[in-house]
Amino acid sequence: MSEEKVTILDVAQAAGVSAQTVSRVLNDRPDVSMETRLRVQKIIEQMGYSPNLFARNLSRGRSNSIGVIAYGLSYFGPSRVLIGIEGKINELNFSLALNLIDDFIPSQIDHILYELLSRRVEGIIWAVPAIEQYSDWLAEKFSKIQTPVVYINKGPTDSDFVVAMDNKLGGKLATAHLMAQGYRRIAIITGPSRWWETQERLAGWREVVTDAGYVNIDELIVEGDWNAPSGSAGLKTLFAKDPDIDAVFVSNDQMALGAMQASRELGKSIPQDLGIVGFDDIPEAAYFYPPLTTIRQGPKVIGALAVERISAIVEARQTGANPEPEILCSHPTLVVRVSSKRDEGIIG
Amino acid sequence: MSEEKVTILDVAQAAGVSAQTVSRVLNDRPDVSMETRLRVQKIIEQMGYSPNLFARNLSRGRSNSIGVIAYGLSYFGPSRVLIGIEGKINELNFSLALNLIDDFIPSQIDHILYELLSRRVEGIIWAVPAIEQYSDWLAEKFSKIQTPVVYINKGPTDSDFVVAMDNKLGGKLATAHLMAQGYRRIAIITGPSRWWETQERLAGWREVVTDAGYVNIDELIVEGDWNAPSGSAGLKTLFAKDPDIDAVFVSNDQMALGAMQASRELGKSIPQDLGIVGFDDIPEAAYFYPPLTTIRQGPKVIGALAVERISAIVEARQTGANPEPEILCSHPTLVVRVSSKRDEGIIG
DNA sequence: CTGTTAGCGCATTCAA
DNA sequence: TTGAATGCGCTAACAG
Repeated sequence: MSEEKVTILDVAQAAGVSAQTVSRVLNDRPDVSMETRLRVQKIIEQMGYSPNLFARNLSRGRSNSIGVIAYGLSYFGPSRVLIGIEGKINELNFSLALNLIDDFIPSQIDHILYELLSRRVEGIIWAVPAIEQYSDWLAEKFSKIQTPVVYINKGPTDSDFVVAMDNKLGGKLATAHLMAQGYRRIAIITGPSRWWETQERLAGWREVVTDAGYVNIDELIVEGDWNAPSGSAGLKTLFAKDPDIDAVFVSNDQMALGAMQASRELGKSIPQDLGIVGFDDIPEAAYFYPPLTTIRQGPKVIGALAVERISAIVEARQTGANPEPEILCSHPTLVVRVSSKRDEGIIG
Repeated sequence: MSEEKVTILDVAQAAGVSAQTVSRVLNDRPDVSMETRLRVQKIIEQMGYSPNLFARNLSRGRSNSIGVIAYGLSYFGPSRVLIGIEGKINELNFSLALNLIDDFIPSQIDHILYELLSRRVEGIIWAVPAIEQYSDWLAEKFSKIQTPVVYINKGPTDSDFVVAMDNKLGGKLATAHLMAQGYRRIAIITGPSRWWETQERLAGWREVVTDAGYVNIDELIVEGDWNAPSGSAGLKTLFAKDPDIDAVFVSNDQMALGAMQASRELGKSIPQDLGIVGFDDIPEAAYFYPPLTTIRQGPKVIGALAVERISAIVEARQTGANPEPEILCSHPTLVVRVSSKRDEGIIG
């Protein structure tokens, strides 16, 4: 516990210099003679010295770290976002204070925020799916602190920094594609209704089908929970409500997988009897049976962008500036595979 | 940048007490009168004070944090391990210093280790797939520091703490199951050969087929890279080498998905013409076509166990004890679905 | 129950 | 190019 407390002073004594000189070597300052520099470095090596970050941060008055509050690693999008965040944080030589939450429990959030503030993080990235119910509560919390906050995949407001994917566009792309393929009654299986992503993808779908003159839209909507079983159940529910459905936009690939299985059970061939488009383009989607048409987003890029944003804000503030809130938006693309190609379908 | 530097002293003055008393309140010490405690707490609230963790850690001589070096979040097992780690770290009120690596680049590892030591982490969890090539290098590194290290999913040695899943048993379960189903020529698609998991699963398979009197074993082995495309390619390679193959143990579910697609292209029905067993039991496996028989592991538990181990070691050392290295092993189970049930197969 | 004194290990002034 | 003093914010060890 206590035998390895080599401090900067120990090194200094061993090297026959002052602590400050060692400090200079440590921080690659120019004002040290090459000779002493080398000698000190050698001693550092020998003694296995490593600077105490707490002391350093305390003294410097900086933490050089960014706090991230994220929602699980189980889902595709969120986990890729995190990969992007981690990578960029590393690249910019920040360090990461990571907090994962499963649910929005205010007391838990409070606790995490307290921790983050204690660590003096220089920015906070909020990568939890927007739960409208709590957004005011959260905004209020954040308004009390001076630490900059960047939201990921949240509805735009004019007082926040947001990095988001254009989920509505994704919904439009998916639905319009199905329509272009000649499908006439296009339903949707959404994610949990409280997610912002869910609302946006639904809005995209709604716009396209409304423009096409659909009526009784509500019976074409069913809610899932992002997981395969709910996709399976969802498709069955849809057909029970409206047997004329001939296509479905499923709001993520896992649920699309479930829907595919259900469609098999219902004796519907994909893409002949039923067109399907998913969302996310998980690596497995190309190997589904049949290969799944889906919407590809760039969640990794979004994570990286969020970190860059924070970094820029921090820098700006150091020069006294106060950056204006802004929205960064990334655009999804359509990846066409078999599950939606009515004419070329290979499965009978 | 500087207007919100509320310190413990500011609070103390505002409350008309000494800094020490505020510190006591902060740390829930019993030796404060209820009256002053409440008063101080109120002031803390009002001033929006939060203790500086760097100062606290510096003073206490403890970091209360655990360093984790992990391999990506993209793969199922590793990401779940991480979930387990994070959860348990939180539960034990430690904080997490996370480092993700994509490759084993010694200089990068060096850098990370340096960081971790600077943060004075109380333990290190090494959750990177064992690359034998570097294991000596790494052992040498770790031998120089006094911080306890726990390895995840690494071959046992008698000088290390290891938490691992019994991958060999998994391989045996999968292969024996196929054999029991009446398949006669069981091949294997492995992961990258340098992974410890790969070697173990392969060893399990090898033991079972050898016991069954297989000859020319090598032509039944093909190496993949954990991803679906390599599973697809792998199956084709196998059949090119030996057309009599009637079953394959695929070392993870993603590759199994690829193999399923290839089998369709080859005109082989699953499970009649070809039995398949995967590994991992990812949530989607039950929705593959056909549903995939697979090996379920408990990666989350493994992560949690590793943290508990670290915590126990730290505690033990505080009392002067020096815990003996040990291996914790978790057992996988077989999950039988359609892809391996020759007699009851539903797909023609 | 409360206050005083003295560091924790480092970096930032200044001098020299 | 180097060293000496000083303080970062907090807690531990004593007093009282």
